[in-house]
Amino acid sequence: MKSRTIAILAREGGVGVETVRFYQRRGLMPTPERWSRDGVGTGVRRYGEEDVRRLRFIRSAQTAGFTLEQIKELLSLDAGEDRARAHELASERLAALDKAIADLVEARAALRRLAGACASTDQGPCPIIAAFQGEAA
Amino acid sequence: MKSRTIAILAREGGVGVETVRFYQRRGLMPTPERWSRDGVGTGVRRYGEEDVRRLRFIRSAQTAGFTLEQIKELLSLDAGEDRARAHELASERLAALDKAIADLVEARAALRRLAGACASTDQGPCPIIAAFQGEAA
DNA sequence: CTAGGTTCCGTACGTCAGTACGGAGTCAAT
DNA sequence: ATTGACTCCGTACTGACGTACGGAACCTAG
Repeated sequence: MKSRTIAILAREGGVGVETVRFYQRRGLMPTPERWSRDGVGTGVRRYGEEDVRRLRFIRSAQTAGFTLEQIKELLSLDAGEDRARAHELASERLAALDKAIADLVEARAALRRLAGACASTDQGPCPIIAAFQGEAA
Repeated sequence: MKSRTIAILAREGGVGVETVRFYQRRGLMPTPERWSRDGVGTGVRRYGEEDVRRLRFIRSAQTAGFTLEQIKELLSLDAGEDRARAHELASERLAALDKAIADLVEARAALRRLAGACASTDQGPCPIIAAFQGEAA
């Protein structure tokens, strides 16, 4: 079951070892007991599928713009009964996400203007600032 | 022409006074000479339309995901002859932007699953982590 | 059984983008 | 002329998210 060392967990989760530790300190990832099958020494902490899923969830939730603090709350809510709170967090973020996407789409348009205006073939000055005017929030 | 004090410039640019100063230190905004019409005292720095445009450009470029360092370069390129470099910066960012938008759209889908699964009306546990599995990069 | 790579842990440092502070100077209105 | 707001400037602090360091313990292969 729990066969992975922290390095393997980290690799499967797409982060560095230090990042996993950082998440543990922040209470986002559990710190399993040390364990050695032959009972000799203190052993090393081992991680399972569950931990990989948790780690991946953290990365995804980050992409969705949640802060580590919010992700911590989401994790504490997972499998809990407080559907209202979960729903609230999700909708809040959803609204922010829609705004963020809209902003990025607008930025992309400005950037296309810029790339077009400054096509490397032409000569003369390239009005970079101007390419962005007319979309400034 | 240059009639604005730093507070007015900041307000028109949608940032705080300290932020303008911060941009000046970073070389993103010019630091005009102090100036007093009656020649008495050292006067105060004044800003014009140009500065407002510049400030707004910085905000827009930030939305497009450029770092302040890159924005500084863009500003130095503006009205310059190096179209190739300008085009390069723009296309690079454009690619990153497309990826970022795609990621956010995916995150939105996951978030909608979450919001749907955890509609506040139902009872029972709300599988938050599960709502995100299947889209983790 | 020893050499090397890992793990563990605490603490320190790094980056990005500001934000706050404090004291002196300056400006505009009363 | 004084008050009160604003400006200037340097330096320090913040917050979010890690990344690095260093020494001791541990585990595995040869």
